[in-house]
Amino acid sequence: MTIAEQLAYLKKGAVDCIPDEELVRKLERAAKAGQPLRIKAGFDPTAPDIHIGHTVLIRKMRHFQQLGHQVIFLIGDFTGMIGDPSGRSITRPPLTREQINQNAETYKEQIFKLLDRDKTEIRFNSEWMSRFSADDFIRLAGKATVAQLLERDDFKKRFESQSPISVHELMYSLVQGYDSVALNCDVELGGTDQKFNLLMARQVQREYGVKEPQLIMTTPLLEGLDGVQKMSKSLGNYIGITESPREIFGKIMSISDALMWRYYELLTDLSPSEMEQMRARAASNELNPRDLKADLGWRVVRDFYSDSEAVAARDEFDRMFRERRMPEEMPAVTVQDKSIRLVKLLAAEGLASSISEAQRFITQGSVKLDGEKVTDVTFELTRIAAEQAVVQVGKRKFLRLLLA
RNA sequence: GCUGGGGUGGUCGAGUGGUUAAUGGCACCGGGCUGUAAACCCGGCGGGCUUCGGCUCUACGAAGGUUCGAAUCCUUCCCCCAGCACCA
Repeated sequence: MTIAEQLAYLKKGAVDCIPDEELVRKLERAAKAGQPLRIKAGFDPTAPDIHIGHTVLIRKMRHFQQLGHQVIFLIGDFTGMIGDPSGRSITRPPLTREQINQNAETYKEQIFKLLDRDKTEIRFNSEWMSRFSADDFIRLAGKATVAQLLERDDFKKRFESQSPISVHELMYSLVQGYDSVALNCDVELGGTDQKFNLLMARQVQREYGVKEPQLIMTTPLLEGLDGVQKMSKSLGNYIGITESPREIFGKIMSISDALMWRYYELLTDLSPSEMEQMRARAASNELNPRDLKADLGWRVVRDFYSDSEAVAARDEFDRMFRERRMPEEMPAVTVQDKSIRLVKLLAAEGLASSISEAQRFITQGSVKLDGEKVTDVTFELTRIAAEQAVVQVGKRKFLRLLLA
C-alpha cells in the first residue's frame, strides 16, 4: 500500500485524528526508518467482557498491525483500583491482584481473536504507577489546572450543579495521561468518550518534556442492537464476542436495515468504495437487505471463529428460519422423573423464566412438542411415549429431552 | 438547619380508605404479516401451588399505628428535588 492508501485505511471509521496532518508524517518516517509505530490503547480491567462495540477500537488496532505496526494493549489495573470518574459507583470495591490477572487473561483470550499475538504487547499501568511516590504524585498533579480538568463535561455538570467531585477523580485523567509518558507511544487510540483523557495525555507528555506527544485517534461508540443507545452489557443490547456463532449470526440478522450499514462500516474491512457499490446495488433492489445482512453476519462470525463456522451458522439459520426446520444441534437434558410437569421443566431448563411464564407460553400456543403444539398447561411427561422428544418454545428455543 | 414538593411494578407515570397484582404509555415477551428488518395487528407482562375451575404468598421508600379493610389516614425514620440560611 502506498502511504496515501494506508492513511485512508487507517482513517476509515475514525472520528478524530489529532493533529490530523501528523499521521502522514509518522507513517512516512516509520516507512523510511523501517521502524514500526507504537500504538497504544487502554482498557479497564473491571469489565473484561468484550462485546462487538469494543471491537471497533480493537479492529482499528488491528489495522495498524496489518500495516506492520506494534500495538500495546494497556490494562489499566492501577487506574481501575482508583475507580473511573464517569462511574457513578465511586465506592466500587477495588479489585484484588488475582481478579485483575484473571480479567487480563479473559481479555487476552478475547482480543487475540482479532489481534496478532506477535505484534501485541500487553502492559499494566501498575508497573510504573505503583512505584509512584507522594512526591511524584504531587508533581503530576501540578501538570494541569483545575480549570482545565473541569472542562470535562462530566465534571463541568457536576460542578455547576454542586454535586460532589472527589479530588482523586480529578487525578484520573492525569494518571492515565502519565501512562503515555511511561510508554512513549506514537499513537493512542480510544473511543470518542475518551477524547478528553487522550488530549490530556498529550499535555502531560509535553509537561514531562516529551518532544513529540502522541497522536490521538478516536473511534465511535457502536450503537447497540436497538440502533439507538450505545451498545452495552447493562442495556442488554449487545453481542458478546464469546457468544456462539449461531447467536452472533442470529443477532446480526435481527438488526434494522439502517443499522446494518453502520455495522458494515465499523465491523468489516470493506473499503469505502466497496460499500458505496453495495449501497447502490441495494438501492436499486439488485441486492436485498436480508442477504446483505446474512453476508454481514457471516463476516462478523468469521472474524471471531472461522470461515467454516460462519458458513455453518448461516446454513443453520436458513434451516431454522427459511425452512422452519429444527436445528441440528440443541441443548439436551436427561429427565429422570417422568412425572414432572412440562411447565416446571421449561422453567427449570431456562426456556421460560418462571413456571408462570411457561404457562403463559402454552396458553399463547408457542410451545411445541415434536412439532405438535401443546395446548394443555397441565401436560406431564408421562404422556410422552418415545425415548426422546424435542420441545420448542417460541421460534428459537429448543431442548431435546432424553427420558431415562 | 429551616420551608415547601416528592419517593408506586424494568422505566415513565395514574391512583388519595373497599370490584386492587394496582389505569395508561414505553420497554420487554409470545403470535400474525415478513427478510428473526421496519411499520402494523392480536395476546401477554410479580412469584409459588393447582384436580386448570381456582388457591395462595409477596409488592406502592423503611418501620410502627388507626381501621372490618390502607399505595391511599396518623407517627417516626431514610432518601430525592426546589428555595432560604450557614460557609474558616
